[in-house]
Amino acid sequence: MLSLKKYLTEGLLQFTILLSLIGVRVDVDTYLTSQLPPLREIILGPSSAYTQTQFHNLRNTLDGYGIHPKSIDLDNYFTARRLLSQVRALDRFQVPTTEVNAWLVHRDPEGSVSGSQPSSGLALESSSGLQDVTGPDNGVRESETEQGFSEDLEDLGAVAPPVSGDLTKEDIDLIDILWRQDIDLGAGREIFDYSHRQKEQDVDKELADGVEQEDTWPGEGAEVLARNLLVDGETGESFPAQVPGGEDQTALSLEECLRLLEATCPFGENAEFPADISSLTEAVPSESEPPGLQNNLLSPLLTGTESPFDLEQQWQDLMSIMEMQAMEVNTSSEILYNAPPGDPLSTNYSLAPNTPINQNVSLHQASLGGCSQDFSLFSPEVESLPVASSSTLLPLVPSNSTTLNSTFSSTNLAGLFFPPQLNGTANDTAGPELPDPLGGLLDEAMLDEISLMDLAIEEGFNSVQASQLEEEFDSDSGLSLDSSHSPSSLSSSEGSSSSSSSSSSSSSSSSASSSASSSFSEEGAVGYSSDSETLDLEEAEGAVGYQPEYSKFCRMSYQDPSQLSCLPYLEHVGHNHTYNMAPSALDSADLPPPSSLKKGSKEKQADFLDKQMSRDEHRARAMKIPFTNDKIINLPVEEFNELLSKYQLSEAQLSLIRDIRRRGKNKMAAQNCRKRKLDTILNLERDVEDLQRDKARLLREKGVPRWPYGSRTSVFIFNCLLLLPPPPPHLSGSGILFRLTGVR
DNA sequence: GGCCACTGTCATTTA
DNA sequence: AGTAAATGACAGTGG
Repeated sequence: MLSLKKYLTEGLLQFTILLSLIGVRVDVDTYLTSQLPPLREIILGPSSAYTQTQFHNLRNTLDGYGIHPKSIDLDNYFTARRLLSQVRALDRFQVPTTEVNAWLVHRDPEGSVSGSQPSSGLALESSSGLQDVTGPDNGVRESETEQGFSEDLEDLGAVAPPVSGDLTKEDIDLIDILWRQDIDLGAGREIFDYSHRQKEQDVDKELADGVEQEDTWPGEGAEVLARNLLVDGETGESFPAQVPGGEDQTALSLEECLRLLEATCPFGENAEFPADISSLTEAVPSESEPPGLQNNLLSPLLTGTESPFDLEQQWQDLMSIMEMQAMEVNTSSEILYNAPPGDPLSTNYSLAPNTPINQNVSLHQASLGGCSQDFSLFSPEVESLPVASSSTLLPLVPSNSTTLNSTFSSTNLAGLFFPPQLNGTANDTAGPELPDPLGGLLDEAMLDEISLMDLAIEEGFNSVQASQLEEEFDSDSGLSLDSSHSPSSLSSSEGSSSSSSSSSSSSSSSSASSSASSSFSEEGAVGYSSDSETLDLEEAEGAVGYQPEYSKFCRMSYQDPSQLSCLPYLEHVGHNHTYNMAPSALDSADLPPPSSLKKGSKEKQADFLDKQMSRDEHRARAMKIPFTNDKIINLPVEEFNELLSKYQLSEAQLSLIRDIRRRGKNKMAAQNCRKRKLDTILNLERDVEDLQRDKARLLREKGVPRWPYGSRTSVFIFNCLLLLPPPPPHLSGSGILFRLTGVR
């Protein structure tokens, strides 16, 4: 069980340190609203904020779920308070060396980490401990903090080894342990995976229900979590009642989140983020905001008019947006790489398709690479710059952080927020093989569902290319049934003289080997190649060789193989639609009988082909019909009658021939009918998708206001969103799109 | 043996 | 009226 003390100690302490280092003044009280998730909840754990904004986070990284009020360790708590007092001393820059080294690696080249925000500073203090944050009386110290911090940082070149000050060895050890936990554990997914942690613990039976609920989706609404919030008697702090997470993991999670915040909050001189976070919320357009009730940080991501309680509906809408085919998703994901550079959002948050989840995002690395340099990308200058030109602003590994390089592994939070093209050139050809920086935030299913193509299409994606891709994928389906695409639809192929050799190589070779089909192919036959005639089936007196299925599916596979040739990934696709003809039969039809073939094998082959014949063919052969079923079926009426007149046929033969003709035509008609049905279904499906796309576009245009703030603020809020729990399973997959939609 | 997809066939309607 | 096409329904077949 987590102890509240440790929770507060490790979580709030680090966050406080973080903010103090950043120079951001945080007036937490302003966020303690009843409706909106307060900042402290973001810091401390779940509340209504979590449920209202249902984003994927770092697997409940910031879960206060691990805290149980009955498990408070008072000793640790007092230790926490003592440490907090040390936090207050941070503005005097007395921070343990290890901490500062880890957090302050990169600085904004323009030296705008915090010095340009004179009003920004950390006000996270409380006489009682942690929860009370007073605002006005901290201004002096804030300025001191930020100035000294900024200057020192600049002098130190992004590494600011502070003086350990008067911290006791125990404190230093504690802090060091915290860091080592992060580092040693590698911030692996299991650390942040709530379910994983849950397995490692003996959860109270009484809490089991709540735990399970949270496991699926931590709270469906504000009320759900509100019920789970308890108030600490001493501090008055609200905290979750459930304690599913281990204390170490919670500490790490908080630490990760705090570092994430830190990494995204350089707040340079041009940073749009208000110095006082409360001012941010005030600046956020909120039409329905009642007096005294402030929006939370996340509210700007929502529509200005919608309350956070409409999030469920928003998720539903988003899900409707995302019900796209995987094909489209792939296309869209690819498109995003080509997003116009003018859109920092789509540029920065574009996703590589098919990227596996990377939950193992080490925020140490974020601190290293993503602190200020990386996030200078989001400075206003960079926003206006093309993506390619921003590459120089993204040195992922600071040159003077070798000591940290040894600690931090390959993945970098900078990469988390910056697609590959941002780290180098604006690679328009960035394909799925590129590492997905944001993939770590996404489920694969999410990637499948995200209809980012909507954005891309609206922003200049070539619709022709899209349609082309669609067609290509369609062709791969083996049944490209859209008759409009078919150059040789059955109706037209009726008059086609060479339809029997239309598509597949096997069919062409087969028809070439067919001497019978050539005779009436000029007469409008649809290509019933009588393979049997080339296979020494003289005993079948002409009424054999009817291979309707073969020719039929050859015609149905109207796709031009050359179309596939332009798609390397489809080259291997062999379109053999002669599936109702045994491959061996095709082979036997294509290849001349081997000389070594004996009489027995020949008879075998004849028997096999005999089995391949249709019933009408058998009947025709039995009735000794002097011409093939192909002719019977496909000849025009006049020619058919003329043909009948040439022979002296019995009444039974004539009846059979007419039946064969009728059935044969009906069979083709049935095939056409089914094909049309399928076409209709596919077209309807496509229409539905189009409508969904339109709906998504309209929703974006209507419901999501343009983000009025700068990219740095967006990044900050974006990262705050990362701290939120994932959406419920039935809404899984919409988180990142929502971010993309909201944070522009 | 049941299920399912595919196919052929029949009956009927429509052009 | 004859023909072809379309289509629903049913049955056979094979996986």
